[in-house]
Parts: sequence; structure tokens; C-alpha cells
Amino acid sequence: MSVTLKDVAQAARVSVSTASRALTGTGLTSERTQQRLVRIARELGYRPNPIARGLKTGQSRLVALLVHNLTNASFQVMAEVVQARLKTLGYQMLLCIGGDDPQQESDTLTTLVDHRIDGLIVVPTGKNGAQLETLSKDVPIVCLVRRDDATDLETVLADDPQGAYLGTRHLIELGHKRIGLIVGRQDTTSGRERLSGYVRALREAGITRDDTLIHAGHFVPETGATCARKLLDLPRPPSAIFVANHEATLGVLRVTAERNIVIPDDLSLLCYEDMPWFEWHRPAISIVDNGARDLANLAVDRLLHRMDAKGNGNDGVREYRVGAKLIKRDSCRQIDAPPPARSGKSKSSSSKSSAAKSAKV
Amino acid sequence: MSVTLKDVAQAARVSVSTASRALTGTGLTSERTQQRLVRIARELGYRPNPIARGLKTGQSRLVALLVHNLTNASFQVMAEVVQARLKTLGYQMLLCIGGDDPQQESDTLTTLVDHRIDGLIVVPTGKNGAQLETLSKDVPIVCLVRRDDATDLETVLADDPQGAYLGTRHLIELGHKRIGLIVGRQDTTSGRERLSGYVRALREAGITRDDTLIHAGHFVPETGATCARKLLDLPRPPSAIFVANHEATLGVLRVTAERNIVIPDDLSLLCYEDMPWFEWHRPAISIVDNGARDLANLAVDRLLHRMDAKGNGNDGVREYRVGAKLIKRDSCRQIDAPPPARSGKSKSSSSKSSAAKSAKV
DNA sequence: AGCGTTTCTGCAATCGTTTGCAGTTTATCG
DNA sequence: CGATAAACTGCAAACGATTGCAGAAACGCT
Repeated sequence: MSVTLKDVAQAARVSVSTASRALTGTGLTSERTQQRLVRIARELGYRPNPIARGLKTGQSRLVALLVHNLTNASFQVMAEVVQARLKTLGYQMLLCIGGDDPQQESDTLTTLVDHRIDGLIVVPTGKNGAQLETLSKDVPIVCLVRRDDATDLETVLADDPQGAYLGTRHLIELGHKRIGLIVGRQDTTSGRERLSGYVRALREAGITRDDTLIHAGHFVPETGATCARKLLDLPRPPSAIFVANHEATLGVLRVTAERNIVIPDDLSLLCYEDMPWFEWHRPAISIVDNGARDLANLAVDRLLHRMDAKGNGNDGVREYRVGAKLIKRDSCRQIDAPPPARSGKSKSSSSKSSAAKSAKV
Repeated sequence: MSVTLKDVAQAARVSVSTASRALTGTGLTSERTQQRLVRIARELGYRPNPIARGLKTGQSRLVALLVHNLTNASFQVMAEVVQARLKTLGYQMLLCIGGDDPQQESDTLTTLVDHRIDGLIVVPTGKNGAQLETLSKDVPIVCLVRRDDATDLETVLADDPQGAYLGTRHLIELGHKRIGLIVGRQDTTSGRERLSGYVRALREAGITRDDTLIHAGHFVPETGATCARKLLDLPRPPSAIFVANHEATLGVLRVTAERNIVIPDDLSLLCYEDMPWFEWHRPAISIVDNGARDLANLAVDRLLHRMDAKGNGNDGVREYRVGAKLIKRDSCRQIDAPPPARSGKSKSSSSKSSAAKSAKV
């Protein structure tokens, strides 16, 4: 069907081995035959068969990325970054979706190594440490975003303690004293670390921690809604909510919408991780950016390093941190300022309607 | 490193061929040895090497999905659906991102067939018809969402004429007479078809088509912004905009926000294809749902059918259509109703603020 | 028991590459 | 020119599975 090395060799009247050496450029052939073979191969449209090559070399030119889903904007950009980087190096990306489910993760991992992937970037569930550890003997692995505590695999993490600290401090600087926190499960690194950053900022500002303001939960929008309700039903509800669990954001917004709570007038809202629409939402939503793009790039760097180093790319470093940064938009307001007059509407919405009128002609 | 068939055969004191036959279940071995081998293989933790197998059989158990990006919500759910379906059948999905760029598409296609993928679902750019046609001789291909007019490949399409018709009719029924349309490039099927559905609805309602209300452009948010400005700057701007180009939505929203245009009071907005946040946006955005999930499922069905049929899965059908449906939310208003009083604010926002007050306590 | 079937098993070739080894050519230099 | 080293080339064996073919074993039947 397709042109094989043998065809090329025959056309050039040399042996298959010579052809192989010439085309892979191992430098063991004379300049002349080398060039001749390259030319002939091109003319014939020869493309090496990665499967056959893989069988011999044990490599597949396939690198897998295993994430939880594609709904999460961070995972999207990571996937795009990883794919783009790998492509330029002649690798294909095998994108797998594990759904944050240990069983699925485990299954996927085994089929991946069956396929003799050359490398793996994984956002671990944290429940398959032993398996990961074993696999890492066969194939370079880099963990991304989450640490699997049962392993000492190289891991590229967002600086969640810092990010949560930054976000909380921002709210405190705006005058907020009661800050609700909705955070991820406490059996994940990010969940714990974001909580700790929040606590540190509070402590630093001399605000005593109030556990009724802190809610941890699963990574689904429903959690956000439930937590938001609990927070808002408090006898003394918070003046700001820090949604440090990306998936919960939609749930929180639903609840504020249901209750006709105006952001930021009635409640300041700060979220973690960007979504493309946050910028267009009204009010535009302020966030702590975890640096997804940087994380992905670094993970690829580290993986490539390990793949080159053939097993001992161990530089001693176990953990890389990518800095978070605060992006201020319009969903957090200064609390010291007098609340907007109830009757006259807030500044933004009144200007809104007048401008709208003119736009209508 | 890992357990090979030879190891199993040795352990069972049979030849490799017997072992192979027993484990692949070709039925040419005695019941007893078969079971014995299966047991031994399990004990040894034997996992067949897909690469070696692939070399011999020409199959890879890899199916590729080539989409333009992962930002588009439709592509996300398609990727998730395809991945999930394939996994249960023992295939791995190779997700590729072509960026709607013919060059990238072409490159990706060649490396994919190099890897001897068993099947391909592709959202074609429309510029590589010849190549696709050629490849389809080697590997089953199903086109998704877009048709490549240069081929007669089996194609699974959204029913765009119907979707656009439905959406436009909805706006007409609400009393809109001047309906702006922002639609995709006219060299794509969906671009043309959505335009035609819009036109049909107009004609059916006896509204004469006004070409100043129709804008076609590339699939990026900037296009949406540009088109929205042009529409709103018209001497007689439209009372509703139908954004039939998914990527343009954010741009349109930006412009309405910039100009403080209140939706739906000042302008009704109807979009094409859902995004998870449309439901939470205020106002919640009404859409025409193209049925991404169904599309993906059907594409997988057709692909599997072709893969089974080994080359002649040609049932004569070239084109499958998946129905669109209208999802009404809050971004389109009845135009016959008197516009809300300018001073007193709209119903929704006044109730909003009072409820907010009580929520604050 | 003898013969023909049927059922099972093993040998060996094959898929398309890479690569160690040995053999052959070419270059180098006295 | 001839010896020696250097550079190149080809043979053949891998890699780990599948599969056609032929031989061996088991079975049924007269």
C-alpha cells in the first residue's frame, strides 16, 4: 500500500540497511549515497512507518496528556499548549479524559503504557500513586497541577498558597472582614493549599478565622450553589466570597442570580482560574490566575528533559511552582465606601441605561 | 521489560502460535489449553503489545478526532463523547487540534495515517479535499459538522438550515422585523446554510431581506465585535441580533457592554450553540442548540460501521442531519410590548435590588 | 485394527524497521 | 605499489505479535 524502506532501497539499488542509515542520518553512510537516498525517498513519497520503527526502538512518538475533563478552561489551554509544543517536536499528543475517577485513571494508564507512549503528563486523582510509581520506571512521567502524595514524581504545581493569599489579601485591602471561602476537597493538594493561603492572609491581617465561612466540597457547580446558600444564609453573611474552586463558580453565580444579589454592590466575588467569558461577564469577574499556560509549558519542558535524559533526568528537584497573579476586574468593591443609595441605583447601572437610550436612537 | 507472548508460551510449555491463538480466541485451540493459557497469561500479567500486533495486522486501535480548537464548547463535548464511546470499545482517541488552518490540517492528516490510525473523525477546513479523498482509501473517515465539498465523504452535519430558520422565526414571532445576522464565512457549509435558513424564515414572514443587516465573517470574537458595531451604527439599527457564529458571541457581548446596551430591553440577542455559562449569564442567553452530543454520537456510529465493514460500509447515504432545537431563555423579548419606562428601570432589575437588600440583612 | 475426519499444535514466514557484525571498498601514506 | 586504516555497505537477526501450512493427535466408524 504505502512505500516502504525496501522500495526505496530497491529503487536506489542499495540494501535496506544502507537506506535506513542514510535516511535516519546516523552518519555511517557516504555523503553521496545519503543525498541520493534522501532524494529518491522524497520522490517516491516514502514515509517511515512509526509502528515498525516503534517495535524495534520501543518508542512510539506518542505523548499522553491525562486530564480530568475539557470543561475546565485551564485544562483546555493546557491541552492546546501541550499539543502545540509536542507537534513541533514530531510527537503526537494522546489526550485522555479521566473524569477525576481513580478507576478510569487506572485503566487509562495501563492502556497508555501498552501503547508504549514515550512520555506522560498527568493530572493525578491521587488514588493511583502506586501504579504511577511503577509506570514511571518504564516511561517518563510528570504530574501537573496536583500532587500525588503517594509518589515522589516530578510535579509542576500552581502556587496555590500564594494565589489564595494574594486573592484574600486583595479582598482584605478592600476592607472586607468577613470573607467566605469556597474551596476544593481537602484531600487534594490544591484544596489544602488554597485554604492555607486564605488562612495566612487572614492571620496576617489580624482577622480571626471563622470556620462557618469556610466550605470545602467536590468539584462540581452544585457544590458551589450549596456552599453559596449556606454562606448567604448565615446570620452574619460575608461581604465577599472567594470561590477558590473553579468548577463551583457557576453554582455561586446561579445562587446570586436567584436571590437577585447584585455584584459587587451587595457582595464582592473573586474567583480562581480564568474563563474566557469572565472578562465579558457583567460585572467582569476578578480572578486569581493560576497561570495555566505557564504550567503546561513547564510540564512539557520537564517531560522533554526526562525523555532526553533516558531515565536519569533526575535533577533533584521534585516540585516546581508557577506563580499566580491577581487580575482585578469589576466584581470586587471597596467595602469602606458608603453603600450605593438604594433608590437611585448604582452608578454603573444608571449610566448603563442612559447610554442605552442613546444607542437606541 | 514487560511480559511477552513468548514468556507466556514458555510458562505454559506450548508454542508461541498456540499461545497467540488461545489468547486472541480464534477458536482453533482446545478448550482446555485455551483456559490454561488465559489463566497463565493473567498470572504473569501479560498484556499484548499493540505495536507489534499493529505491525502485523496494520491496525493500531487508535482513532483520531481532528477539531479546530477546544475553546468551542461544541468541540469540547464532542471530544468527550467520542473519547467515552471509543474507550468502551478498546480504542484510544488521538485528539488533534488543527486550528482551522489548512496547512496544519494537512500535516496532521499525514502524521495520523503514518500512525496507522484505524479511523478518523474530522471537522474539515474544506481546503484539503483531495488529500482526504486519498486517505479515505486507506482509512475510514467521517466528516463532522462541516462538509468538504471537494469530497463525497460520509458527513454528519447539524441541521443548520433548520436551526437558523427556527431561531429567526422565533425572533419574528416575538415581533422583530429588523433582525441582524452575524454568520460565519460563506465558504463554509454552515455559514451558507445558516444564512439560507435565516432568509427562508424572513421570506416566509413576508419580510424583505435587507443586506445591510447581514454580516459574514471569520470565526473569532473580533469579528463579532466589528459586525455588532456595524449593525448598531446603522441609521435604523436592528431590534434583534442573531449571532449564528458561535465564536462571535463574546465580541458582540463586549460591544453591547461597551455601549451600555441592555439586553433584552434595548436589543434581543439569540446565539447559536450553547456554552455552559449562557445559562448563568444575566440575562440567560437564548440559543439554537445544534445538538453537539448527538452529532458526536452519530459520527462515532457511522465510523464504527465503516470500520467494521472494511471498506464497503457504503450504505449509499452520504449525509446525516442532526436536528437543531431552540432553547428559550431570557435574552429575547417581545417587541410589541411597550418598552419599559426609562426612569423606573425594568421590572427585573428593580425586583433585583429589593431582594438584594433583604439578602444583605 | 485400519482408515478417514476432525481438531489441535508447531514451524516458520511475515509485517517494516533498526543495528551488530563482518566483509568490501576507498583513501592515505610511506 | 602495497599495506593499513578508515569509511562504507550488506547480511541477517532482532522487536512481538499473527497466520498459512503441514504434521500430530484424537476421534468415529466399519
